[in-house]
Amino acid sequence: MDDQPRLMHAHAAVGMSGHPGLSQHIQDNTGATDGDGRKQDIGDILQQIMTITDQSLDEAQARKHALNCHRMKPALFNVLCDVKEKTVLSIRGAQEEESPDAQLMRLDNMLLAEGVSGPEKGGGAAAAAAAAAASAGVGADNATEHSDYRAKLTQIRQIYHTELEKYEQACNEFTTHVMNLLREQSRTRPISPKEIERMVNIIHRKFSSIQMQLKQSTCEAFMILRSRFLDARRKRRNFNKQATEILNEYFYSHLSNPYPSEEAKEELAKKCSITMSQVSNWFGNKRIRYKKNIGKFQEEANIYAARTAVSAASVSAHGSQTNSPSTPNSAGGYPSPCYQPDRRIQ
DNA sequence: AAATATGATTCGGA
DNA sequence: TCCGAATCATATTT
Repeated sequence: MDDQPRLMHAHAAVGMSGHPGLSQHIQDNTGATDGDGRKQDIGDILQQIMTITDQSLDEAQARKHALNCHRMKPALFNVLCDVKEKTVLSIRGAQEEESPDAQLMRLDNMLLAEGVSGPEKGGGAAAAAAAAAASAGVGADNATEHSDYRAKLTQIRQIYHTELEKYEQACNEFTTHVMNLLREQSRTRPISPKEIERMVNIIHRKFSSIQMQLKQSTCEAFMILRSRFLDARRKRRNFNKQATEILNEYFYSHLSNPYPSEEAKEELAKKCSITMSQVSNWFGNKRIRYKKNIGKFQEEANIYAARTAVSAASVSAHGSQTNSPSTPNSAGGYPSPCYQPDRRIQ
């Protein structure tokens, strides 16, 4: 393989002198029909080939030219190709591997699904997530994060595409180069078009395995990005003051049984512009932390107790007095905000 | 920078 | 499936 450039250059001079491509020789094999002098001819040609190395380069070129012009050359070429096909190529013929293809498909599908590859702009999943979050909550609050996420996603996508393009270009360049080389050489060596095709396939396989690595690492990068994005702990935001107030109000006014029902959770979630599971988390955290250190929460408890007392008073002043279901025990709970461990927390 | 607060996750139990 | 408990990872305060 390493002496190919030399061969090619050496041959270029001959090739330039108006020889048609080899394939043409093969196709119109008009000179190979007469059979009697054939063996003799072939013997001659072989003899000439064997002695060609003894001659000077110029002489060799001349010989080569003469050989190429010989009427039996196409036939000989075919024979040599056949022999080569039977001996060498058949050995490494039937080892096709299909599993990388399947894996490549998987990676492709994933990249497509995640909006990394495929149609540009606003990759599906990301866009949907962003839209959902935007409509669900405080837009400006997490808009920066989403744009950050989007920016990183586009960055990954960009790198992926440029790399992919680079690989493709390199692959094409290399393939055409090799093909030209082989075509050139096929004038002097028994290289059939089939073999060239095979070589091209081999090259493509190699490059596609490189491509697969690229796709794999892109997938990995994307997974990391997404896990970062989805792991809420990494980007925890405190609830806004209003939401915290609403939650605390409910908590302290239901201190004897701070377990909001499904409906109550739903309503709280709506009021606070957070999800229901966030409400559940909040109450879970609140209960355990309150229980752990009641003293620390006394002040807070008193504040909210007083507040609900006021609101209850104003309600009763209005006259309705529907034995408010939201103030079981906390109306005056002062020094120890009468949190009764009777229910659950203990 | 250290301490504390806080939202989320994980895990075992009922 | 929900809860308490422990823990994580970040946010905020000191």
